[in-house]
Amino acid sequence: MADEKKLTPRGEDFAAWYNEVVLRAELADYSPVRGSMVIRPWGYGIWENMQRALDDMFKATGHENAYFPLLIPMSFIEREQEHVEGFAPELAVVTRAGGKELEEPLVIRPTSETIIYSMYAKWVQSWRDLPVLLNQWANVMRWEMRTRLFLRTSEFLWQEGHTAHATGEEAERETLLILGIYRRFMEEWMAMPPITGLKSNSEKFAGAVRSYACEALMQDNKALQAGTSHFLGQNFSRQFDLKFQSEAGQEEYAWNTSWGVSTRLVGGLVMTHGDDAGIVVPPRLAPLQVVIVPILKGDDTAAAVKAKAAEVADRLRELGLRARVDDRDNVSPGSKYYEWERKGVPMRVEIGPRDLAEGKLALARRLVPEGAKRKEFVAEGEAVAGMPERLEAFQAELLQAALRRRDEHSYRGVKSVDEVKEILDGPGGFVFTGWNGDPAVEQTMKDACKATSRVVASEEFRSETPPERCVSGDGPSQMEVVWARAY
RNA sequence: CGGGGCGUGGCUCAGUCCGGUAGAGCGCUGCGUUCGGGACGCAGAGGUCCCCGGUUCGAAUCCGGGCGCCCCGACCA
Repeated sequence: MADEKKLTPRGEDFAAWYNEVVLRAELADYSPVRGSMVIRPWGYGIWENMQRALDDMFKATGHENAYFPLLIPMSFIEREQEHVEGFAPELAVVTRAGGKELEEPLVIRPTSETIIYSMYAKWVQSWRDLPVLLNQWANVMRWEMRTRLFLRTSEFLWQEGHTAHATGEEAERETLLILGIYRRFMEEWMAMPPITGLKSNSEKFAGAVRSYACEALMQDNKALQAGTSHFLGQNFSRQFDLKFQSEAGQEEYAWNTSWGVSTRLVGGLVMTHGDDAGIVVPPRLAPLQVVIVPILKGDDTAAAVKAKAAEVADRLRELGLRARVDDRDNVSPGSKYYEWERKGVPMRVEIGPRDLAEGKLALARRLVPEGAKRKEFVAEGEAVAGMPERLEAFQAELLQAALRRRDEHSYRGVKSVDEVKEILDGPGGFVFTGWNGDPAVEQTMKDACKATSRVVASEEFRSETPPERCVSGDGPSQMEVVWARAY
């Protein structure tokens, strides 16, 4: 960095920008163990707000929280063939404890299907015990070769929902219900509009029958898998003997789903809204929505300014907002502006002697609309009373901007691998094409374009005119698939 | 695992080629003056120069070995 105070601009080096902004906005820091990270209060505060919103949505749809243990017997993981093959390279295993070699190695959970369905097998006897709708907030570990803060770390935080149902249809409905919840959360809370769809066989969860995903487009026009919801069929039920007696008296295997989002979402948030000044946190997720900076002159106005700042903060809190006065006296106001902008606080209020005299407050939004002034001077009463609406308007604008960017970088009616390559080597984005369903086409795309199939688009994301031919030129299209370079 | 780079104060780094009192900027502490977009003055704290061994009167610097981290590639539910 030529200037230590400035971040590397996004356009110059997006990856460098991302790392700097995560560190300098104090979202996270590297830990002594390679590939793991410390989530600092500002980053954790964002995660807590995400958790609260998602948890409310899960509860509203009948789910309950529980907690299953960190350590899983190795033999459990090995029970489901595809599952073990998918996870084997990433497992961290405890072989020694209490000063002795363990008789059976214990896996630090990379995900909890095996332990959870083994327990469900104990708890479920009858169709009357179904459905089981549980979620857990937990940490998981997947040993990664190359890591990036929030986006890919060996240990991360997430929620994993695991349900058991009497019928496949019901389980499939659950899978899609959760996919919808994820999508709604990403739009309404994160202002990060994903496209949704079905994962190809090569991209699906190891052990699932079908995986659905939310894929969001980052500002560098790479895709981020932001949430997944899996229809597991009876794969795990069969391996863990999760059976129930049906209404008709038949013994049947239960049908399962599992679904999760992780702290990766924080990384997605950064790459969706951040700019060269720092991150931008949508108001609904911001740990601090309004920061108040008093401008203190070395005269007799100082006390009055401080009192007004405290009063405004109180009144904003009475409106249910998260507001705070930054009353540090060893940092100049300008320095505070930069700091809170870097951290993405949606709204800043400045109060100085001049404002006090005029009965006004200076409002500075984290991002200002095209052509608008950086600061707005508003009568105090109106500024306070109108703050919730201003924040909601900001939230809505962030979503609109992200939607616009996503749609501007969605390329439809693309007919050849060469064309896909041209787009991805150029502007980048989501490329919609026809596909015959052959995995060989995915390999071709990977070799030629460094792109993977992100999803087979859900109905509402499909093009008005369905593609006729597969992008490979080989046969008619069976489905419309979205390609992108991905995180 | 292959290729490249780097380990010096909290951070970013200079010094290493050519051995001779360990430095700068930022940050930090105290006091004072400041405060409407990254303040200033004065005083101060802070270092096993990644580790082990060797050469030398003397090693951050030279030699040997080891460890760690970062980047690129491969891999990636």
